[in-house]
Amino acid sequence: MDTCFSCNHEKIKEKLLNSDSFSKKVVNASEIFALLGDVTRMKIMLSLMEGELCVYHICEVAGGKQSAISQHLRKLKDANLVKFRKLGNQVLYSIADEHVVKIIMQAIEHLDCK
Amino acid sequence: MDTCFSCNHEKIKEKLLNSDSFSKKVVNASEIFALLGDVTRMKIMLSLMEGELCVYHICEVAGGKQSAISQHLRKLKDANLVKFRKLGNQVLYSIADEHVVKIIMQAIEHLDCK
DNA sequence: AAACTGTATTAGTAAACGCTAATATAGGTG
DNA sequence: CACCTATATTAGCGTTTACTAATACAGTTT
Repeated sequence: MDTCFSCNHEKIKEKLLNSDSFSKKVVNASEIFALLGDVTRMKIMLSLMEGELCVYHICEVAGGKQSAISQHLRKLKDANLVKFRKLGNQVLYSIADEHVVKIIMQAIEHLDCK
Repeated sequence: MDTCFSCNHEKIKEKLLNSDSFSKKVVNASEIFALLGDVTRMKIMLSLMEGELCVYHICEVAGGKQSAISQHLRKLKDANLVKFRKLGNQVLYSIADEHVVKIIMQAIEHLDCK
């Protein structure tokens, strides 16, 4: 019912639904969260937050077959969370977005407090 | 190969793999990120960040059938991201974890900068 | 050039996920 | 008590997701 006086929904609806940027923000944010919502990708990000790593060692730290890791890296790269440089045979990955580092740090810190 | 001198993997492996709390942190953090990685749940959280809402109005703001919203709310509740109080017929939901608010705010803010 | 190493891509598969529709539960009201 | 409203739960379904195995590609070495 719209005759609910228990919550101030009118104000909230107005603020959120009439906001141009609302949907975009939601979609963008949840895309990043979805990427970080996978344990393996989270391990990859935390590994790279310690420094640049080649694929082989990302596999070791994150645990997983090379193929799977490569697919995760591609998703992270497509979302610009990660960048790479080629060095001869190998590909060195590193963090591309310091924003995401902050988000991850915030999550880790807060989970510590619990 | 383990003979890769291009990345300082030894230090990183030691730090991450020998850390007791590493796996737990990763799992906990990615569980929360996975919850926020769904657009509908993200909308629910952002709605509740504006104030307490009953299910009916959460449906309006987040968009979606009541059944679907209810299922999302249960997941958020199970993860202690959200709490509720019953008021007669209806159930009023609100944010249970201010940590998550900070994480979400950080994401939203940083996406703004781009 | 041939063989090898490191990484990326592809196809296939099983599991997880989010949705819908139907039903159940609980409180409110006549 | 019967009915209505608000929310929760369940079963079924289609889609998405992450994995494995196989293969392709690129650079290196002999």
